[in-house]
Amino acid sequence: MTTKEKIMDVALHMFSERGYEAVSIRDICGEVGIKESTLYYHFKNKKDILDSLTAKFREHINGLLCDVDEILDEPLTDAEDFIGTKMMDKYMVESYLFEPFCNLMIRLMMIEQFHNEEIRELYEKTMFTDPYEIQMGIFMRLAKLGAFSEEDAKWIVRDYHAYMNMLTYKYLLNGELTEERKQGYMREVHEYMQRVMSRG
Amino acid sequence: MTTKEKIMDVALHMFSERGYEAVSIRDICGEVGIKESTLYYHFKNKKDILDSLTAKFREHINGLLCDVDEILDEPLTDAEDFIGTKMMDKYMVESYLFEPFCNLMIRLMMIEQFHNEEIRELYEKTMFTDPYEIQMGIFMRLAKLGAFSEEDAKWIVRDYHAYMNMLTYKYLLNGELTEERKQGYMREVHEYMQRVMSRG
Amino acid sequence: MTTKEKIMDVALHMFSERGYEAVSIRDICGEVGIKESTLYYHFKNKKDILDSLTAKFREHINGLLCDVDEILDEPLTDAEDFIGTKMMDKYMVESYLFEPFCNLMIRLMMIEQFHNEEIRELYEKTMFTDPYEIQMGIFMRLAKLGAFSEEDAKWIVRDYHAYMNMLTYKYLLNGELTEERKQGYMREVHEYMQRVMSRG
Amino acid sequence: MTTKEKIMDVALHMFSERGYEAVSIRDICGEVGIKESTLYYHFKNKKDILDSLTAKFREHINGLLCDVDEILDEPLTDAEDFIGTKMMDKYMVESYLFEPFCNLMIRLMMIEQFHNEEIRELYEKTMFTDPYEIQMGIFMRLAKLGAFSEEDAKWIVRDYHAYMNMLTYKYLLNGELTEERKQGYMREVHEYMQRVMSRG
DNA sequence: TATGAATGAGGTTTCATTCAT
DNA sequence: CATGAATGAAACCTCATTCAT
Repeated sequence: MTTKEKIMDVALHMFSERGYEAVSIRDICGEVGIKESTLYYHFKNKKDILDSLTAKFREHINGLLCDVDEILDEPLTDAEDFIGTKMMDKYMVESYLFEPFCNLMIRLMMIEQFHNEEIRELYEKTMFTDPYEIQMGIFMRLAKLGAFSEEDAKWIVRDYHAYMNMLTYKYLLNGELTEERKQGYMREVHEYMQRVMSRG
Repeated sequence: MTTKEKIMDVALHMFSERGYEAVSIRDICGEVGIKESTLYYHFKNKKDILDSLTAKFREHINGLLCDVDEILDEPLTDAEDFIGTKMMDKYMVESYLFEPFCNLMIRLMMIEQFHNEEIRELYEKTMFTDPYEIQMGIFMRLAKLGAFSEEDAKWIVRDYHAYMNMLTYKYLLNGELTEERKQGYMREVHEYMQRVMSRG
Repeated sequence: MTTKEKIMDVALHMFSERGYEAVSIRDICGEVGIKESTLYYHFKNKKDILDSLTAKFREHINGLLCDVDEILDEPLTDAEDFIGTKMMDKYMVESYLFEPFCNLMIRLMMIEQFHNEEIRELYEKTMFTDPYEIQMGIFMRLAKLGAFSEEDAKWIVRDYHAYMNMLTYKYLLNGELTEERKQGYMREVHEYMQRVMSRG
Repeated sequence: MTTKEKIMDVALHMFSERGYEAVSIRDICGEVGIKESTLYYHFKNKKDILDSLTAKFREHINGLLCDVDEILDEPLTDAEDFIGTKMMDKYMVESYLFEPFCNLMIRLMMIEQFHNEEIRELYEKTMFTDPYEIQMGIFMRLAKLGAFSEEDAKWIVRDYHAYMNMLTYKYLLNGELTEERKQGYMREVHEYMQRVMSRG
């Protein structure tokens, strides 16, 4: 890991725990093992660290969204439910909520949304708007296969979305992200899905 | 309004917008129209302002909880749904989520939960634990009247709880709390209730 | 005790322990049980408390000096040593070093001599110049009775003076002034006197 | 002189005149010619300046004590009095009481002993305990050569010690340390030594 | 007598940042 | 790449004091 990467890594860990303001350049440099002046060789200023992190996050997210869009454009099959599960597990969970960098970024955004308009927007996009759209895409495909009416799908998505947020907050954005908590999250997610599917 | 009250009022508004750390004693005093040293006549230190606010909030909350407990202990009637609606509207909404002081305190706690353990606890209690218990109490009464099974009630409460949080966050904890947004919130709440009731 | 006296009493105790600067008006008033503004009814300002204490001390000292001067003017008798001992015990010890008010004032002066020119002078006068003169008076009387030459007397006084200071500092100006420490002081003083008298 | 040394130098001069509390960071920086924030690059906080001074003083003292111990372990000679005089002049006087850094440190300790327990201990050690032991070592050597009984030596040391303290305080710890005052001190010290020796 | 409320001056400290080396 | 040294701005807080009531 280069010094620049080390700085970003340390900063992300600290920002996501204490918030941007509460972390000082001193804190970061102390942990990285460099002098404060050295940091300014790698970054223009404190804000630049945050910007670099969000830029990296945006790239990561964009990659995921491309993949997801491709899949959602595939023709319908009978194994549609498989696609939905795969999507959720692979993209929403494995590569996003569970993925270390993204998980910390979400925590960081959750804290900083109140201090920073740009971050608030990114947070709303990546935690509400985008997931909502994707989930809507999936449930619409299921509706087209006759699992439920398209009208019902809208409500199902809203309920689903609200419930997922609750679980995410409960299991994934507090304390350390252990295997145990990940499994707890997965269990509750699947439990919910079964309820939804059996209800339709 | 006494000077002390004015300080608390201004501080609450600022804290709930920018967060505790980001607001300086200077900021508060500038807005109140006093010198910084004067503030220290009324409060021991900056933390003391926050503590006074949370103390006042706790008192307010305790008053509400007492009222609610009394109502939940009343004998069952056929107009039970009325009680549930009354509770929600009067205590959860009118005297809590819509009530200016509480609304700002919730925003403040939402921000500060990440920087302050005591506030995190208060936030979890007043936004999750307490409401969950109250809602459970109401739905259990409805279950006893035959609206649905007690087993179903548990899931209904969880769904309900998750959905309410989403609505609360969407309408009541962002930007200014206008009449328009309040009405939007109420509309969606009642819409949801109808869905739930018709589903059972 | 009037409020004014209480203030002086509390201030003296605090000043003599922590020094004038280190004691705040708040500290004093907190201990006395009045508000800061009340203190300014009794004293012009902080300095005025100190001045009142030194004024009171000066009066006390002047009373003692008058008594001592009278005795030193009495005609010589054969029981001269008795006079010396009486003087020392009664005036220097009982009414001065051991006397609670004076003892605290000495401690106060010992600390404040470095911050306050007026106090430095008072300290030098009451702890060095005056005692030296009195002791010289006594030893001269003894010399006149033939105990030792007047030339020797001068050295004896200087040695005596230096030794007494050491004992005073060791026993009377540190920690609490207990009966035990007073007795320790007296023992060493008399031990020294015997040595001096037997040497001559 | 580096900036850090300059700070320590200025701080020592000010502390030894006015006392630690009465000197502000602003005062020091003003005299050194730097901004307050610069001082915090070199020292953790105000206390850290004091600690650095005492640390430096301790080192200096330890060096002296080692030298003195070595000399006191040398075999007795007939020119013993020479050793005693040399010791006193070289170590106690030249390298300690007259030495500019130590002289100021002693003044500083004399003032701060009343506000700071650690300094009180250091003061007692370096102005009472240590000198007393050294003087005892010297006089015991003289006693072994037959100058006086070992029993007498004890009293002689005590008298000597008390007298030296008086002279030190009178000549060396007040006002500026001029050549004149140093000579006055030396004169009185030697005068006293002659008296002691002639008496034995 | 006593108090509540206010204030100006000043204290220590932290912070992000700059710049020559 | 990295550092040592410096800095301006701003933070929180304490203190002695004043004055109307």
